[in-house]
Amino acid sequence: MPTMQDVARHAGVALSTVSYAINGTRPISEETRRRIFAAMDELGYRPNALARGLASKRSRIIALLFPAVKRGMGLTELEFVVSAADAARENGYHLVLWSTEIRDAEELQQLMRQGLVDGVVVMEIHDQDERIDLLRTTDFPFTMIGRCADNAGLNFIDIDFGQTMAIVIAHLVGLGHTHIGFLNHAVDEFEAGYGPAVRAQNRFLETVAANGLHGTMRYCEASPQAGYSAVNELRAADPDLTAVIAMNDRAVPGILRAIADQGLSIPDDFSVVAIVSSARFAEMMTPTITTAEAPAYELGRLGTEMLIRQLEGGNNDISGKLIPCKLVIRESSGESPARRSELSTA
Amino acid sequence: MPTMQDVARHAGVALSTVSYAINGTRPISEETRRRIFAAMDELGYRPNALARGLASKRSRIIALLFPAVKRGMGLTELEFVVSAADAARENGYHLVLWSTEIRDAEELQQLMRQGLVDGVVVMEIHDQDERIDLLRTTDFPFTMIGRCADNAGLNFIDIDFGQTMAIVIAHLVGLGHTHIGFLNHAVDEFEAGYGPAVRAQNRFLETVAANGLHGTMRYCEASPQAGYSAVNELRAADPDLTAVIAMNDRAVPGILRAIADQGLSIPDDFSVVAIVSSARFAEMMTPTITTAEAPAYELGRLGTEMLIRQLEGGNNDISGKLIPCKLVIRESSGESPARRSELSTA
DNA sequence: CTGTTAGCGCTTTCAG
DNA sequence: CTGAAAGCGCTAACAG
Repeated sequence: MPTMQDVARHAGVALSTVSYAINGTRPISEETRRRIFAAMDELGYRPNALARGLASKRSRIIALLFPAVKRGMGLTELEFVVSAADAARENGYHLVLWSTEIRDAEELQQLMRQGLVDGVVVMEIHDQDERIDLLRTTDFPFTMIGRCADNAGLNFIDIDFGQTMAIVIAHLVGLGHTHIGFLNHAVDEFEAGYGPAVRAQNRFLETVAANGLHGTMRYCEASPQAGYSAVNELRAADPDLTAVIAMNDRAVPGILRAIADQGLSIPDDFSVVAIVSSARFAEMMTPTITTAEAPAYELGRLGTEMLIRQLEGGNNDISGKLIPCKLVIRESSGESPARRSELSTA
Repeated sequence: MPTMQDVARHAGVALSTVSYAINGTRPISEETRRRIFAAMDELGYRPNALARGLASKRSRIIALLFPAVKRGMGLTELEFVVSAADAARENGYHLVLWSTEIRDAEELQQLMRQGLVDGVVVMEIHDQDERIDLLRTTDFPFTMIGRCADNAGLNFIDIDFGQTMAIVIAHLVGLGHTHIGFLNHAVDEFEAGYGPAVRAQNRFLETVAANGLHGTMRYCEASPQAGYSAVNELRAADPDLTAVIAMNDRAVPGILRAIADQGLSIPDDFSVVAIVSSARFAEMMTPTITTAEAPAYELGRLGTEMLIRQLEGGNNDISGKLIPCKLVIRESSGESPARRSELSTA
């Protein structure tokens, strides 16, 4: 492996001149510049990342805190990772994957002290999150995909769960549904202050009340079996239910099955909408599912770019950005039975 | 951030002694050792990864080459990543995600020259793979999840596609099926020498011939639509077809739909088995799918551990390990119609 | 516009 | 068993 010294000799200049040429840290005459770059690719030279990082105190490496959640990783999470990695690389950064127990601030402490990474992108934030508290007090650069209860002075990007819920309810109301169910994440997620569970629920209850609708809610584990029984409970609690909103993809197959087992058909008798979902998932189901799709790609990318911008110093304005999911209407949502019979009688 | 020098002063020893104590590179008296470690955690000291890497020429960072394949990432790929990251961390390594165009040896070249990573784990290998050729000639440490045409002297771990295919066919034959279809990956994947496509196909054709079965094969893009039309083509080509083996999860929903649209029911009239699939996926379908499940967790973990072992020098024996998928029988496979009518006449 | 040089924090000979 | 000191390859003052 050639070193900067080799390049310098080859180009007949001082080592530091090569450094300046590479980093553009100070003006270099066109002529020298040319010679240096010629020497560089003649030797196949690439600056040594470790040495550069050590000397400059900036490794150009960031970490994605990738928690091993019980809920399980899905396609959406995969997209976070991929888009974060892409964004990092496009900006000349490396992305290390740091998988941890979600509440483990200790692990994070280690990572920070190693001096390996310039900053971290944190996923799966809880309302009260030790990791964030730690980062905050340590003054270590970070951005969040998600947010806590108090985000003052923090950079984050998140799904606008409220807006998403509002859009979905509006869609259903537009179809004539007035008795709507909501299957939230599991109860322990909710109690642990997991943001999506908390915020979607609040907005569901608010919106339902504001519109004089009949809303029923249940918590639901991330499995088809749980979805199956939860939707049955929902229907038992409100026999007039004609639509359900599901927060977790993994419960959806169970929901569909339960509905079918009752001899009902989708969407004629019953509508199903999945929120914070993905097209890939939606199109796997029969019928295909109307979904509010998570802007996973944007979240991963923006979270990463936000961090990098912060590291590069320039832009230091704190910002919290919320992006709603995009509603994509497919086969699983349709007019309510009441509306349909009105029309046919008319 | 305290440095090693700080620790040394604090413990009243020389800097180098601290280094030796940490790395266990040479014997240290119990007493000094104790003082050093006391000083370390009093100061909250963690060795600087960059400095250590620069001095020792071993960064303890490895990269996972994570290609942006057209076929799209799925749950199986996600599991590779997660299990690789876990394995790396458990062994004191960092894992950087390096997403590249699959055939781009140039990108890889850059990565290697940067001196950031000690080795790489390569995924999505093709029979002829530039990246592998490059790594090979450069003598850069690597392991493969997958394999090429010629793996002499290479460390790899892969799915045993042949064995997997054999197991699945045996399952179907055991159920009385004699006309079996196979939906492979897309034709361009096959032509590009994508291992799974090549090996599964070979074994399918062999096994079918060896057992006097009627086998029909089609290539199929990774989408429900493609699955829908491909299975119809398959049935057109062999009207007696009673079972199909699918290589790509994403086509499966289309297959189910096509079968249903023909008024056939699964598994009574037709059996479907997905290979190199996952439980998560299988349980999302209705009916749940009989699958040969990819040992994704093991592959990611073993690929990583193999690399680390190689880096640590000790174990230098080359090994190629093949793991078959595990057959999990669910609702989508059952006795062939012929067998069923035999039984009922009997 | 270019050169010299002192570190960055650690590993690892080389000497005791 | 312990120290001293020479780098690892680069950045960034400090001097022209």
